[in-house]
Amino acid sequence: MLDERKSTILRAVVSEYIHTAQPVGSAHVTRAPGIDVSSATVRNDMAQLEADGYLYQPHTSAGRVPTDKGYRAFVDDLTGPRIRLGSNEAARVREFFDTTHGEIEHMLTATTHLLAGLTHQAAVVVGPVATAAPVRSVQLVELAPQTVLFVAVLANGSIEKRMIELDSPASEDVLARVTTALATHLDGRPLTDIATVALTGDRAVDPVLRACAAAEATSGPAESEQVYVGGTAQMAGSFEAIETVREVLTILEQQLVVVTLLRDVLDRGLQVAIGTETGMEPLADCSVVVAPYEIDGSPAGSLALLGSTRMDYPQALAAVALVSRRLGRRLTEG
Amino acid sequence: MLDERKSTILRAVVSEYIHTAQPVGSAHVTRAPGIDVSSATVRNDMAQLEADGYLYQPHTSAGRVPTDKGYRAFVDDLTGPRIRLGSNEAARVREFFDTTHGEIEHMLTATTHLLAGLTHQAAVVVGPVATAAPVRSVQLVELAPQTVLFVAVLANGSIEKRMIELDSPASEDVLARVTTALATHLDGRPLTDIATVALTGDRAVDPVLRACAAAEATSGPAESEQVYVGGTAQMAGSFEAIETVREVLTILEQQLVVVTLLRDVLDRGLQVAIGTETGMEPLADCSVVVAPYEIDGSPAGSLALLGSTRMDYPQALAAVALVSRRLGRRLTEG
DNA sequence: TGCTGGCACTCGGTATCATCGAGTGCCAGT
DNA sequence: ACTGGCACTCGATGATACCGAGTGCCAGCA
Repeated sequence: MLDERKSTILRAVVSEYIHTAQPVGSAHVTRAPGIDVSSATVRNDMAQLEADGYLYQPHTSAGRVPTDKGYRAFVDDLTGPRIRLGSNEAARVREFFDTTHGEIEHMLTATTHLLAGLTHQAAVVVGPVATAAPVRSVQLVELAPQTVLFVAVLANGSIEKRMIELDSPASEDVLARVTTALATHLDGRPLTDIATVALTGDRAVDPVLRACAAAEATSGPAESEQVYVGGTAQMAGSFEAIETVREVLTILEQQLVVVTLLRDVLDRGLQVAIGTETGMEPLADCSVVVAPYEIDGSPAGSLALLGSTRMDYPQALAAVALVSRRLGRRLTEG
Repeated sequence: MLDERKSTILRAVVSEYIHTAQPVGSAHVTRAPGIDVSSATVRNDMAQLEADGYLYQPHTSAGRVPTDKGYRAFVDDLTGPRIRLGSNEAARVREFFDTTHGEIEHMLTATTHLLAGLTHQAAVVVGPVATAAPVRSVQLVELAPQTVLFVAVLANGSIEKRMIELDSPASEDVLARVTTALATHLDGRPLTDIATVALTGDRAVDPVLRACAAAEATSGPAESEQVYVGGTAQMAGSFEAIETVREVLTILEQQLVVVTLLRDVLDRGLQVAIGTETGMEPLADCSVVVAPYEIDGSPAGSLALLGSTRMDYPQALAAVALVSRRLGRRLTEG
């Protein structure tokens, strides 16, 4: 469908447009490396590319701008020689992971800032699913007569808690026994195993056990998959219309929507969703670049960039790939 | 300094400008209630107000716009008859606190959205200081040979954790003894009391105890005073220049800066900081409306609005006051 | 056949200019 | 002390012209 030269031209148009934000004319394209034909020839090809839906012309007397389809072809073309991050950026990433310690939440927040700083886009990190990490410690704490807090410390240092409302007050003794039952059952195993906890046959203990399991079961993804967002300011800088910024901010404030979006993109087997490919109308001018990360070899979470469709895809892909790998490694070490 | 009529005129200009975002001319002012003089008279007074620094004229042939000083006078004038929130809004607040349950973090996040929705400004909630709530339960969990997580469950259902790096490995037995020591010392008392924990004289236990106390002492305000931000989208909608939006977002992403800003405003005894009064150059076009909230009668945290200087101060003040009162009450109940 | 140079054409952006009108300051009069 | 009246200012709006980047097309060349 796209012969060699047309795809070179498309590539040139996209790169140029990404850097200048101006419609690209045929004369500019001839200056690009790898193009040894006249502007007239380029014009003919560009007309063809427009007819095929890769480019479009804002006005008759203007240059061309890539369509979503054009960006898509550009991105798909990138797969060959895996692009590397500039050495400055790579060093920044390395230094980040060498120097950042402390609690996981801080680290993930800091990671969004790292990504945003590298790419000048908004960055999202979805925290590791609670279910992935083995439980290290379990505890029930009574906050009020019929309110109990179920606290589980996971091996990765994160904490899961569930507020539990009981039908009737539970004595301290009962809570202690429930705690023991849960601890022995869950220790070293994922939190989701709580569903299979064995009942004791004790009339006071069992309802509490069931309530704990129920609380875990009903806890939405929002509970476990904490979403960290950073770099909204950089994002704002890359749009012209304030209206667009508003819409994107609206999305980014809805954690559930963000998680769903990322999962959806990954489920479709994509690393990048461009414009309408995101499936969200307000994101028509946005692209998402996403990468999952793994802990101990199994999928744990994901991180993503959200920015203008006119973003530097090679750099964004490289940044996301590198950071996801390093983050996974880092979280595996613990 | 401001006679009766001048201050009425100032009030009219500010209200009008808040709602129209257009410079206000003398003719418009005459239409305001309480003004029974001709436009010429108003003009004279407005010239005087401008000379005194309350108003300013973008161009010779334009109406007047309030200066920071003008807004300040307007706001200070508001104190008399405490403004009430519209009954719709009040109902919304009531419904919110009646229906929102669950974990404190969710509640505080939701509160930012409530405030933002009411006022169309960005909202900030600074979580209750950890030190305020009594400790309910304490635990040390070993994550790695020399890494221990110190977990404290507070009476309000929040959890404080500190990552502790030990100089040498600690046995399970030692950790258990440290836990017991901490638990007996801290139970029912604020976390800060950890500073006064008694040493046991045990050579294995004491270093760990000291490490815990040190971790608590060195934990910055960032650790305890969690900052929740919401409504950035609404904020973006109330500015013209994307540059301003960017600057505000930059501020809002720096939790420490936000906390400092709010504390600073409160320390100066203000409810509102207008434009340059914020003391932050990028916020020259912004105002902050802040209110502390109390739990059990003692100051626990604060909430604030951050938006254009051209905001609806009466409404903002009323919203912040009402929500802070309800939030405090709600958190007191637990 | 495929590429190129040339050319007429399009049309958004910018500059110039005139006009309009909201708003002002000032002053003489009540 | 206030008001009506008036000359004046100047940003906003709209018309007009012009420029130039960029296009499509075509005839000619390898």
